[in-house]
Amino acid sequence: MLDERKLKILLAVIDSYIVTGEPIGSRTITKFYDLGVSSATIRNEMSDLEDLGYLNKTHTSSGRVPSDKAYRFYVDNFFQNSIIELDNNKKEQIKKFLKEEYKEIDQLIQDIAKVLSQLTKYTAVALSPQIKETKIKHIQLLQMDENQILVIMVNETGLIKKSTINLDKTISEDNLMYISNYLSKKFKNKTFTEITNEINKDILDDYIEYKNEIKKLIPMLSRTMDDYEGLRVYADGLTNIFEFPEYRDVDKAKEVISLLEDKQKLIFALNNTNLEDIDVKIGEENNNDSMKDLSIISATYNTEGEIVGKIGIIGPKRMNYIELIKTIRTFSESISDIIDDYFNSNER
Amino acid sequence: MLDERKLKILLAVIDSYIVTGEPIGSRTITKFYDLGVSSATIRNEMSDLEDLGYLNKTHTSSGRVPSDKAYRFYVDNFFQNSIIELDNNKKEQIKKFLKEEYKEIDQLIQDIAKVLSQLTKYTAVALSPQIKETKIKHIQLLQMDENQILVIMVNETGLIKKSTINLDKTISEDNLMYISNYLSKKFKNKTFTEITNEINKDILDDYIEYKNEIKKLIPMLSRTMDDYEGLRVYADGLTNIFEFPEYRDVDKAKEVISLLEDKQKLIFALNNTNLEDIDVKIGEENNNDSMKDLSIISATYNTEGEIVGKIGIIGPKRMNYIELIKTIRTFSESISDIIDDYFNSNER
DNA sequence: AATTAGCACTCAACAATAAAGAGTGCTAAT
DNA sequence: ATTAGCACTCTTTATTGTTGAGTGCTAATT
Repeated sequence: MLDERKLKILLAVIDSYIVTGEPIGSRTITKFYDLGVSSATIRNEMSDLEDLGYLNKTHTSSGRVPSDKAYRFYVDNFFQNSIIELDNNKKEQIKKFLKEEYKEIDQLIQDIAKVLSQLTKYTAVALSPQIKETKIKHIQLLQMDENQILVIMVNETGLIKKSTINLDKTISEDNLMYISNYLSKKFKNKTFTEITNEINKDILDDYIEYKNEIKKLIPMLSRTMDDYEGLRVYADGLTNIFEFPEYRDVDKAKEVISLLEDKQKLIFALNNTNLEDIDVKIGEENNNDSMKDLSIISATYNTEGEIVGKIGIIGPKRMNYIELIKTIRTFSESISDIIDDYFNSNER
Repeated sequence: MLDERKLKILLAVIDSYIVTGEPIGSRTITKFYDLGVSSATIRNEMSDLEDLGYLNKTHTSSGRVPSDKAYRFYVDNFFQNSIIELDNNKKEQIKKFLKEEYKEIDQLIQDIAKVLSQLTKYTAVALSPQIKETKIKHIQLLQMDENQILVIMVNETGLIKKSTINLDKTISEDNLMYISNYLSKKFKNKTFTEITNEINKDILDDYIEYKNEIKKLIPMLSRTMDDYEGLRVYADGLTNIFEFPEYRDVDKAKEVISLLEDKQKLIFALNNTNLEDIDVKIGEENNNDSMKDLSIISATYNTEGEIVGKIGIIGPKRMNYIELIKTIRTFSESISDIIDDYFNSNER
């Protein structure tokens, strides 16, 4: 598609723009990248690359700047090259950044965002585990009102999810305890997806007394798991955005900060990504006008193979994608380990 | 201390500086404030006020700017005038901003910060209720490891507090359940301060079997309640700071944002205040270098008369203190009501 | 004795202008 | 096909001057 020379020029522009943030011209390329042709030739090639949609100008006589399409091309073609060289040393380093022990997994997630932002010098976000995919540890029902009960669910990682449920019938406290114990025993070590699948054929057979109540309860519990309210998102290193010259402008910075304050948007941006290991969204690809000048590199982290949450790096589009992809990959592997440790120390 | 003319001039400077943010000179005062004397006289008076520490200059030939001392004077002397005119209409308005129902009180607290920031156009912070002062609803102990248990405490507002506790002795799951039930029954509807006070004389008499285990447990539970980990602080309206001309400078804005990102510092700043209804900390009074150009107006909110949390407004020192004190007072009254409602709908 | 007019001086903020530098696109020569 | 050369564009930076709001001091006025 692109001949070798065009490719080299495109890479030179991207490479240079990523580090300097300044538009790059033909003469600069001849000076710093050994292409063996004159600036005039490069000028012509760059003009072609602009026509092809890979480069843009900031004003009529300015140098060129990579377009979203250029970054996409870059990431797609050099993604493979960033072979996973999981550096055990680096893992140890990351672990050292985190505390010895966490009482609450949310605290851990929050620190993960902090460490990731410190490590990358970008703004980092971390999405809490999606409880639906982790195993239930305990279920507790508490009488709050005549026909209102508080459901508390604890999962394997110690994350607590609760919700208030309204019933049209009063259940006595003793009976509630009974149901509570039954559900706890029944659902222990199952994920919520498993529960919703098994529920019909299973419970209805072996349990009689509060069959109807429980039958009503299940979809409500499921809905509770489903909604976003339990999803917490933590952003850290907001101020890193100020380090980029393009965000030395207060109004631009303001826009980014207000995006990062909008939890709903953040959650959406992260959940919008593919369920691949690593996902990169460049500028317009974010389907969100306030993110059109930003890129987000996200990764999933898992416990015991199950997908539980996401982490991401947000910054200007001129990111060092290759390097950051490597970093976030190593990082997500590390924290998957750490969460596994957390999980194991609490479970076994 | 200050004669009437000096007072009038001081007030004029403060008044003007609060709205414009610009240093104010003698001629401007003669023009907009009817003092009946010439600018030269005012010039002399201002020079005196500067010597007395109430005014400052930004450069040798600039107008004057109020000092921290001036603001302190202003707040102390006109604090009384801001009589509580609790406007029921306003209360209703505030309620309308919030959702109909909250599943989690933390969600409510978060929204409170948001609404307060929208209402005032300043950055607002809200500190979650301090569980120590609210009544326990339920205690649950869960086996996590051979000698590690997860304690979950639910208070009257539905707030959940949990912590992992290490024991040197293994307690069987059944026995744990037993203790769990005992503690739950025993502590229901008591505040944690009450519990720690009663514990020695009470439990040790009427309970035999796990006396030692429970004895060990109590201080740990108490410490859990005590520490800051359970304290969540939410900041909202970060971008409001950008609206003030003095924070159009990226480096200054950066400083504020990084302060607001530092939960520990925020919690400290809020807990640092007196337990009065309303507390105002001006500039240096914050005992925190990164807050020396900021003021914070904070208020406590309560449920059923018990102090449970704090809210605050953070902004440049040239705040409209009087107006904002009124607002935050009304606001904290309103949310106290709302939290009472929340509490009642969950409890009775 | 307190007040004020008058004046020299200071400083920040703005606007205008110029000069430098990096770049483009086009044409004609290689 | 490539490149040298050139006119032109646009941003950035420095320089300079101007304006306006301010101060502090002194001498005159009330």
